[in-house]
Amino acid sequence: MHTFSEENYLRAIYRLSLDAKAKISPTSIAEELNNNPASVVDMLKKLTDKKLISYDKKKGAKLTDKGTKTAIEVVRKHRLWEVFLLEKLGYGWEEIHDIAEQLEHIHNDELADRLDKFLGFPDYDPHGDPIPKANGKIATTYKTMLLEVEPGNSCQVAAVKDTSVAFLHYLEKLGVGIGTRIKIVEKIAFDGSMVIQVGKADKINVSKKFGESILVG
Amino acid sequence: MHTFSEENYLRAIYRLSLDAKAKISPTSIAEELNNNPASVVDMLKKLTDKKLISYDKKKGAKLTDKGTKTAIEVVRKHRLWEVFLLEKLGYGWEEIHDIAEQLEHIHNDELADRLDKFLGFPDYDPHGDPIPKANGKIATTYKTMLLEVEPGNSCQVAAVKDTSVAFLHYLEKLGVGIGTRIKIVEKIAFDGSMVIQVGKADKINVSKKFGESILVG
DNA sequence: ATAATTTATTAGGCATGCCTAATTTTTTAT
DNA sequence: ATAAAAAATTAGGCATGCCTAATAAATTAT
Ligand SMILES: [Mn+2]
Ligand SMILES: [Mn+2]
Ligand SMILES: [Mn+2]
Ligand SMILES: [Mn+2]
Repeated sequence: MHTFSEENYLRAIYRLSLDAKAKISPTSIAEELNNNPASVVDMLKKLTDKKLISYDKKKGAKLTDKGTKTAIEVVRKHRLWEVFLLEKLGYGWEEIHDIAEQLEHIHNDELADRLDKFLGFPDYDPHGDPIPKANGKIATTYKTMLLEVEPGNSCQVAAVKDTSVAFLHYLEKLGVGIGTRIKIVEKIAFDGSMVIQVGKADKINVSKKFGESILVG
Repeated sequence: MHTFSEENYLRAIYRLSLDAKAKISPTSIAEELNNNPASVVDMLKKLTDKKLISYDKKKGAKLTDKGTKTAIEVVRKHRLWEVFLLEKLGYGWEEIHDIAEQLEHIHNDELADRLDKFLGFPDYDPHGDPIPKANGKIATTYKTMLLEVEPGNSCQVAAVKDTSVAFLHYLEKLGVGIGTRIKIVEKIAFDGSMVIQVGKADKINVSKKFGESILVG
């Protein structure tokens, strides 16, 4: 079995690999895990020895098939537990991520599948991210950033790219959740911020960072 | 927050403290945790520094109030998760202990209480052990060992003192679970074994160890 | 009381996973 | 092309938690 730390690295590398193009460097992994590039280099050696990744200074880190399988299993458990925490235990969507970071490391062969069944085979987690299926397949979701929607158009929130408490609390305050309709009123060229309208509420200005953190479908 | 290892030591010391009389020595803790007395001595120092226990070669290890509180919280989570795994996820009663050993270390202030509520405030876990309440109170259960019941009498299984897969599988095979009625037919003085009858099944002989591992009410 | 045995403790070590500080390599700017 | 900056790596260290082997202390048996 893999350690918590190894699983966290695999998940980090997996997440980074979704952003495509960008090479997965020690620095980028360190940023993702809030640790030090020197520590990352240590761990990349271990993961390479265990054939969970390949690493090449030029090409960066890449999950092997074995590594991908493990990473997806961890993500699957993470997202299923998030559904459990929200739907069954009644936690708020800003609280669940931290607890799921712990629960994703519980090891038992049948656990993910039993949990999946118990929850009614949910397709998405509470942040709008697709839950990998038992066979490892993940619904490929082609989503656009809120930032890319043209003024005058409306859209519906499909997922959040940031699961920090600060961001989710802010969304809560604005009345924004998965499925919420948002109308883009205007874009401010100066700083990339945008004026939006959530449902029938007053128009508000949100930052570029905000626009990049919401995916719409 | 405490580490997994610290919590495991506290739980071990707590368990040993229930057997009363016996002094809690490094050797007994090492046995409980399947590790080495030398390792235990190391950890007893750490736990003493953190004021979770007191340790004295003469008197052995003793949980402080703070240590007791933590130990009981861990036990509470352990037993609640066992109920969850059995009742909600459909695991067998021999599978749940190992998974609960992992789940008991998930940290979140509200977790135990939310889980408790979700499960309908169960009083006992699937092995018949009382689940500590939110205030730390534990139903004191005065139970007798099956071994102590006199021939001719019947009794009802209240709890199992051993949660090993081997024992629980054996019980499964004999059709014995919590609540099962057992009639004591005869006691064999030679080796302390006993002849019992489970429900209307054939009479069988079970060992002294068996008789010591079942509590009846 | 003395010897044998068991228990507790110390000493030294190892693996994991992190760190800082130095050094080397690579990239970017001038 | 050279200098400056950034990124990667190495070296050395530290905390945790475990181990074995050696030693000291306490029990038990003779
Ligand atoms: Mn999450
Ligand atoms: Mn999520
Ligand atoms: Mn248990
Ligand atoms: Mn139990």
